[in-house]
Amino acid sequence: MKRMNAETDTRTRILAVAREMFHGRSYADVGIQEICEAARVQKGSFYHFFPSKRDLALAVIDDMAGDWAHGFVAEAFDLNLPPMERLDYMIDAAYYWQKASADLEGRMRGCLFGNLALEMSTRDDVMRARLNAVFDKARDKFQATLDEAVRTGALAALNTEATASAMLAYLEGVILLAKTRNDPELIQVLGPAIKTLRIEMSH
Amino acid sequence: MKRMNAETDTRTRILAVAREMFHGRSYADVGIQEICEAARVQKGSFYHFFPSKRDLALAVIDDMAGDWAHGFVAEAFDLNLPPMERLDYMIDAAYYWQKASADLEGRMRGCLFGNLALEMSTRDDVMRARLNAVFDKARDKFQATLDEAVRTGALAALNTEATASAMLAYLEGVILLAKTRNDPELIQVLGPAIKTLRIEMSH
DNA sequence: TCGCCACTAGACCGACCGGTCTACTAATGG
DNA sequence: CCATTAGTAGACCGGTCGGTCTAGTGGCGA
Repeated sequence: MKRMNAETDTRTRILAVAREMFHGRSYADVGIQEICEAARVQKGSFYHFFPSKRDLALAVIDDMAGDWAHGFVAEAFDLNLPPMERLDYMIDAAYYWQKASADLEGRMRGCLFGNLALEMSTRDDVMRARLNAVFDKARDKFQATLDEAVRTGALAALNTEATASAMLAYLEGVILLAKTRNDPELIQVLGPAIKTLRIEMSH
Repeated sequence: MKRMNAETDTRTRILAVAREMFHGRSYADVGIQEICEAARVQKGSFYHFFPSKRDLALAVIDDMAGDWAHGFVAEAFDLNLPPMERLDYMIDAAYYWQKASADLEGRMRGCLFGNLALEMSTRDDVMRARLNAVFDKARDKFQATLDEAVRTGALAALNTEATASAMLAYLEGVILLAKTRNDPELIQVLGPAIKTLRIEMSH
C-alpha cells in the first residue's frame, strides 16, 4: 500500500458512503455514479478499488459485520449483565439506533442485512451466503446467551440453537414491521417479548 | 369496459406476470419491457392499463392482498379449529407454499409484502402505507384468534393487539431468515414457536 | 353503416445504468 | 534521479431504463 494514512482514504470514503446509501435506500436504487459524487471520487478511482458494484456490496457487508462484531453487539452480549437482561439491552440498543436515523432522516432504515437479504437472496447466491453467515454469527451470540441462562438456572432447559434462531428471526421481523410503519417505537413495544420465545428440546 | 371476458384479459395477464416477477426477484430488478414480453403485450397496451410501473406495483399489492384475504389466510383463520391450532395451520400453509416455489424454482421467494416493504418503504410512502395496511389486516386476523383463545380460556389474558403484532413480526422474520438460508424447512422448525409469544397487558 | 373509442402495435425518447479505457499525476524504492 | 506503479481523472461505451407518441384496428352502439 502506498497510502498508509487511512483517515480520508478514498476506499474508506467510498465504503462509508455506500454503506449509508445502501442502508437508507436499496442496492438497486443506488448508482455507482451517485456513490462517486457523494464520496468525491471519480469512476476511475472507484474501479481501481472495487472490481464491480457487487463486490462493493460484499465489502460493505463485511465492513458492517465487522463493526457489529466489535461494536454494540459485542457490547450487548459480553456485558456483565445477567444473560436474559442482555436481551433487553440489545433491544434497547436497536431501538435507539433506529430512532436516531428516523429522527435524522425522517424514516427508519431498518437492518442493512435484512434489507439486503430480502432484496438480493434470490439474485445472488454469494451475497446470500455472506448475509447468511452474518446471521449465523448473530444467532451464535443469542445461543451463547441462552446457554448461559440455562446453566445459571435463569431459564428452564430448552433447544438453545433453535430458540436463538427464533429470537434472531423475531428481531428482524420486528424491525421489518417497524420500518413498514416507519415507527421505531414499535421496537420498544414488541421487542421485550423476545424473551418469551421458546423452542423445547426435541426428544 | 368493452372486453367483459376476463380469462385472458390483457390487464389480468400483466398483473399475474408482474406478481410472479416482483415476488421472485424485486421491484427494481424487473423491467416493464420484461413484463410485457412475458405477458405477450406491447408497451402501448401496458401503459393503457397502468399509468406507471409504480401503479402496477400498487395494483399487484392490492391484487395479492385480495387473494390472501379470500384465500389461505381466510382458510387458516376462519377454520373450525380451536384458535391456537389455527396458528399451526397457518404456519403449515406458509411452509408448504414456500416449499412449493423452492422446489419449483430452486429458491425461496419469501413474502411478497415483506420483500416489497423492505425494498420500498424508504422510497415510496404511498406503497409503504399500502403494505402497512396489508400488515394491519393480517394482525387483525391474529388478534381475533387471540381474543377467541382468551375468551374460551385456552390462553391466559394478555395484550392481544401487541401480541398479534408480535406474531406477525415473528412470521415475517422467520420467512426472512428462511429465505436467506434458502431453506423452507426453517419455517417448520421455528414456526410453531409463534404460540409461545406473549405480551402482557399493561397496567 | 358509420363513427366512436377501447385497445394494440411498436418506433422512439432522453436519461442513466454498470463498466472500460487511455492519459495523466505523483510518490516511492532502487 | 529515474523507473515503476498506485491512484486519479473523466471521456466514452453499448445497453437498458421508464415513459411517450402516433398510427392503426376492430367491435359495438346508434
